[in-house]
Amino acid sequence: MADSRYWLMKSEPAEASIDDLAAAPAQTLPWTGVRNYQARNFMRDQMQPGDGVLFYHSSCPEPGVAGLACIAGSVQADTTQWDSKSPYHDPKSPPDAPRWLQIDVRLLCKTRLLSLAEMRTSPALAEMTVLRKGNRLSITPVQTAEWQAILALLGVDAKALDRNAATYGTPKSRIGKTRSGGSV
DNA sequence: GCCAACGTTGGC
DNA sequence: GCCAACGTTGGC
Repeated sequence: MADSRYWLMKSEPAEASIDDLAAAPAQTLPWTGVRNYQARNFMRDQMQPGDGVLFYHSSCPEPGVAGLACIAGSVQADTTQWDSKSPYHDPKSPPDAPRWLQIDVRLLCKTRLLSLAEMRTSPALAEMTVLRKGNRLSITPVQTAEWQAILALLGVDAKALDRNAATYGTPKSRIGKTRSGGSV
């Protein structure tokens, strides 16, 4: 199966909300604090600059998709793992072989909140990984059709968004290459 | 606050 | 390598 070009990334808004992303320099934040190997491996092995991101608010009164973003850089060592003051401090992570990774995420647009409850009512989203019972992964792949269905629910123009994503963070080597699922 | 689901740890 | 105990996630 081809790697996903779309992702859902969970963030607790009390820690990093869509508004925090909008207020950040270049509307970009390093995605730190991932401490799950499966989620880390998605970053390490599959994520590429320009990939679409559903910015999801979790562990809050209104969980759901709060905005759209894109991967805006390449993966690197998560700086919080060696920070003894960080809640994500991992003293067992060897400095010469970092256990945990981070990647830059840039805002594309804030949207209305597409609530988890509304997502569950959409037949097009019935198979979404994040909706599966017991799912706890903070990063999950999103199918192209699911991405498109969510943009439709949010009333976001996919073509305009794609141009925006291509403007930022897409290395020259990828420009002109066919992305999985083609142009949306 | 409850609890289901799942990942990690550590004894053996 | 098994697996019970424990910790965490995250919706409700």
